[in-house]
Amino acid sequence: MKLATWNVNSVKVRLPQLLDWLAAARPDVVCLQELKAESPRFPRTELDAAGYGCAVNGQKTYNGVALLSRAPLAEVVADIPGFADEQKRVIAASVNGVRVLCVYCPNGQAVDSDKYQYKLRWFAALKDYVAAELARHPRLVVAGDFNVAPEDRDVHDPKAWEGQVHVSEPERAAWRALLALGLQDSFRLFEQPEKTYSWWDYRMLGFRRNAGLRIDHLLLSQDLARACTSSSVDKAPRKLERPSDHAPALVELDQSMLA
DNA sequence: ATGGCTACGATCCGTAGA
Repeated sequence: MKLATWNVNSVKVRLPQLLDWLAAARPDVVCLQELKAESPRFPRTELDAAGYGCAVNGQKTYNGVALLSRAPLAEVVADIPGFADEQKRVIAASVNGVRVLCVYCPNGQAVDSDKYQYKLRWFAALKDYVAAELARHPRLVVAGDFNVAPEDRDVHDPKAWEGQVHVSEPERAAWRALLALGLQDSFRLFEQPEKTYSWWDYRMLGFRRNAGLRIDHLLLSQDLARACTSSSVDKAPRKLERPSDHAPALVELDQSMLA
């Protein structure tokens, strides 16, 4: 079972690249973020033709998340239950006995901003939600754009980023609190190339200089971590004309080890 | 030099992303 997460930065603009990438990578489940489209505008027909069913939590202009799956999506839940929020950042569903939470965590803008306070409140609500989901579903994936670079090795220039949004200590503490519930950062289960990132600034030749951050993650419950055989970032879509600023991240799970 | 792109929805600039 191959699971992926990709912040596409407009599903409308990126649809041709998304379809090409699905055909090339052939993931079983995909978490999408930053659709920037309302649910009725989501390209269900094209994705259905590509062999994917969809669960969509869309929003005009900003945010918006979706789950794609080759197998049926069951028990679809949008948003964080009990957390009042206008912003469409979460959708969850079950696929073949695996619970998948697709998340688009807030950016936070700047550490002295209201949006940063919202980011920390949002992470606290996510933690409670994940704790409840983990109690119900021992096979749990939490995947998406977390907007947190967990460690300095996930940052191209830690000195330049020190104390900034995405790497500040309260954000990293929120990240660690999530993991402390019993989740593993799948990427760190394996030897990885140094300076692997998942996002590069459109400006300043960010991608060409590999001036990036690793902020897109797939977190696995213990049961799933035991069955995980690989975790990687696919930089190929970031090299295309008119790319998303994020690259897809992926994991592979060995079905036989999930028995 | 705190900018530099990109997407969006509104106009011909502002907001947001990270």
